[in-house]
Amino acid sequence: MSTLPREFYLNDTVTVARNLLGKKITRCIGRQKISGIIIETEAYRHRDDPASHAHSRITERNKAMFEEVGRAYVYFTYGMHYCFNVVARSPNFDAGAVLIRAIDPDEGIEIMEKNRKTKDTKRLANGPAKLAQAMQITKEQYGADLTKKGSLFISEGIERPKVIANSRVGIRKAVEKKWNFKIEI
DNA sequence: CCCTAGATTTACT
DNA sequence: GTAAATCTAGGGC
Repeated sequence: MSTLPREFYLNDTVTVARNLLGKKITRCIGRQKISGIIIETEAYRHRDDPASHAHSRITERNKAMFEEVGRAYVYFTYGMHYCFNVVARSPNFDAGAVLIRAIDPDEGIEIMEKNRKTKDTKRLANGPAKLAQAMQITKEQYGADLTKKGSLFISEGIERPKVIANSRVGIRKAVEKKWNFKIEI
């Protein structure tokens, strides 16, 4: 299974968020392999999006959102959680990223159970911080190239069922934008 | 099922 | 100083 090409991410962030549903994320740690199908995403853009980390200006934390598309933007929040994003934007935007909010676990479920200290498969990776913990994604993956088969990459997955659009979760600004996307497997 | 409180660090005002 | 793209445990229904 080949990875998604760089051009896949060089599109409107909202479009890429929809297109990422059903794709497969793989994380390789030594000989261990963890993977899952993306089932929930959210788009965060630039000046037109008050809820985005990139809304005001470039900083040490958000700089990945301004750099090469198809790379990882990982941030730390609430004093204890990492969240994983994919840098994506149309050519006429300066910044943008897609937050991966949930996956349907595929390979390496036992490893994820260990990482998450639970055997409840439904709750293994059904939230952005849970997913990062299950897949062992931390600041070390900041800027990782997801178009190459390294320790973290994204490839074709399943046929995408009907997409459900909603307001984004956990934000107070720009609540009217329906940039949260989900599929039901 | 629903709700609320508390954890705990960073980054920006 | 304080809000933050969150989660879990504990209580109630």
